[in-house]
This record gives sequence, structure tokens and C-alpha cells, in this order.
Amino acid sequence: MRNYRGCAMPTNTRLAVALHILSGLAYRASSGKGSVTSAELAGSVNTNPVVVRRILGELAKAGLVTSTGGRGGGYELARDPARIRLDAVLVAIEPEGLFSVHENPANRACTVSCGIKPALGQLFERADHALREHLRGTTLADFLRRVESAG
Amino acid sequence: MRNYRGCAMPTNTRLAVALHILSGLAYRASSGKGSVTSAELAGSVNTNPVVVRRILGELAKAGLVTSTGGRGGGYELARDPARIRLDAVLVAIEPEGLFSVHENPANRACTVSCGIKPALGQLFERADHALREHLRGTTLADFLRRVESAG
DNA sequence: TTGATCCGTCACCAAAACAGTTACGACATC
DNA sequence: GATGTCGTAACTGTTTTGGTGACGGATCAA
Repeated sequence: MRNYRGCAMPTNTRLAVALHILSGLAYRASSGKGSVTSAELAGSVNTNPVVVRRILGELAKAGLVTSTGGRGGGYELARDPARIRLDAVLVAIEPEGLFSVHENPANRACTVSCGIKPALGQLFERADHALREHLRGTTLADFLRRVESAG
Repeated sequence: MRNYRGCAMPTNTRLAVALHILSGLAYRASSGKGSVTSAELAGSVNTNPVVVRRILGELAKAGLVTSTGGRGGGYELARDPARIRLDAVLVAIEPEGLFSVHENPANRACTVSCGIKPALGQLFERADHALREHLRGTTLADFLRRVESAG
């Protein structure tokens, strides 16, 4: 599908890249190896190490990964892949939720205009919650198994 | 929250505007009046009539509204608000789903890189489905009641 | 101590999408 | 025919994203 400007949809690939990175870390952890550098991960994702480090920075802030600097340094999962639920990844990457209410000031003469914002806020909050609940049912270990069986 | 560039999140307001517009049409329908012009709706949303018409074009393609040109023309709901489920609105506005897989070519030497795309595709498809199922539980009539009680 | 890595972050660029605006043709109604 | 409305094109400005180079600071090995 194309939008009215004839361009493809936007939709971030940042969640996809985050899951790719985390799968790489989980895969490496299952092999018993130590930390992984941003350059190695960038080679797997086929992008630039800085892009990988930016996303890893958000995952680190959320407590999902840890990093060590210097020679032999890199990134590791902060805990076992079976204890990382995918809703935590979504929250780390998109902390504000997926939908947003328009900021346009309300037209005081219009009933709909005056009531729309709280109604939308409640609707979007519940929709985000439903999405997170769904993702909560899958762990990173589950996801890695699907990646390995798909390859 | 702010992202790495210090800017606010993106996230379309197009779904919010679409629900605002549809609420306006449903509200007018409940008053027994006829069609509503894009200029009237733009006054409620506080935006430009062309922005409203663009979104209404997508809703019309999805069969949710109809339009009539010429003097006295405008937009009307295609069916009763109690028979419009909000998942249909999401599909009309975001037909490709909310998430997308990165297009970077796979690194053949990497197990994760080779298996990530089908795994992400399946995960995102199921997440979108869960979200649509949630929205399916609310009709435009339900939503309008919340708008009216919130005002 | 020195050097080699590696993270963390900044600055910059190009591509893409959205919101807003003006304009104009097509069409229906009066 | 005049009026009013949709449908759409073109353009601008703002914002986000992805990609790239650069550099300081931290860490580790020799």
C-alpha cells in the first residue's frame, strides 16, 4: 500500500533492529561466549555500528543489556533470555506508546471537539495495554527458538 | 520521553483525526441531520479542510463513509455507528500494520541474520492481530458515548 | 606505561513522512 | 449558468530515521 503522497509507509524498524540485536546476544550467550561488540552486531544486522549502539543504549537504560568498555568489551544480556519478555523491549524502544492524540486546540462550540481528547487518550491507553499484554506472552528465549528454526 | 536526537516521538495523529472525524459524523447522524462538509469537520478538528478530505478519502476507500459532491454535499457514515468496529478504522488508516521488518540484506554467515525476518514477520503479524482484536470490541457508537460523557 | 580496542556521544547529511496551505478541475445542485 | 463541494496535485516547513565520521573516556594486555 501507498499513502496519499505515493510513498511507502514509515513505521520504525527500530523495534525490529532491537529484536535482531537481542537475538544475537541471546544466541551468543547460548554458545557460552562472552560479550559481543557493536561491530559484530552491525555485521549481522547489516547496518552501522553507531546505529546499533544507539539502540543498545535504550535497551541498557531499560536494564535489558549491560556494556563493558575497552579491549574485549562489548554487550551482554543483563539476564537470562527466558526472563526477558518482549513487552519490555517494546516499552524500551517506544516508551510513549504507539498512538498519539492530535494537539489541536478544542473548538468550544463543538461537543465532539470538547470530549474527544479524553476519549482518545483512554482508547489508546487500553490499546497499548492490550498490545503489551500480548507481547508479554513471548520471551526472548521463545523468539530465539523461532529464529533458529526459521533459518 | 525524548529520543536520541532530543526530539519528541513521531507517531501519527492520523488515527486520532480519523476517529475525531467519524465521531463528528456519528454525532451529526444522531441529530438526524444530513451530510457534513469537510470545512465543518475541519472546524471541529481545528485543521485544514484538505487534511480532513485526505483522511476521509481513506475511510471512503474502506467503505466506512460516503461522499456527495456539489452544493449541499459532504460526507456521511456508510452505515450505523453501532455497526462500525474500530478495528476497521485502524485497518483503513494503517493497512500495513504498525511494525515493519528492516530491509537490510541477511548476512549469510550468521544464523540469527538468516532466520530473523520470518520470525519478526510472524511476531508482528500476531501482534497486529491482537491489537485489531482488542479494537474490534469497541464500536463507533460506544466511542461516541464516551466522547459525549467526557465533554 | 603504552597502545589497542571499544563504548558513548556528538555533529552532520540524505531520505522519508506528515501537517498545512493554495490552487484548480470535476461534478452536483440551485 | 452560478454556486458550492469534493478530489487531487503541488509546494513548504518540521520532524524522525538511518547512515557516517569523529573523538573523548574507559578498559585491558603487553
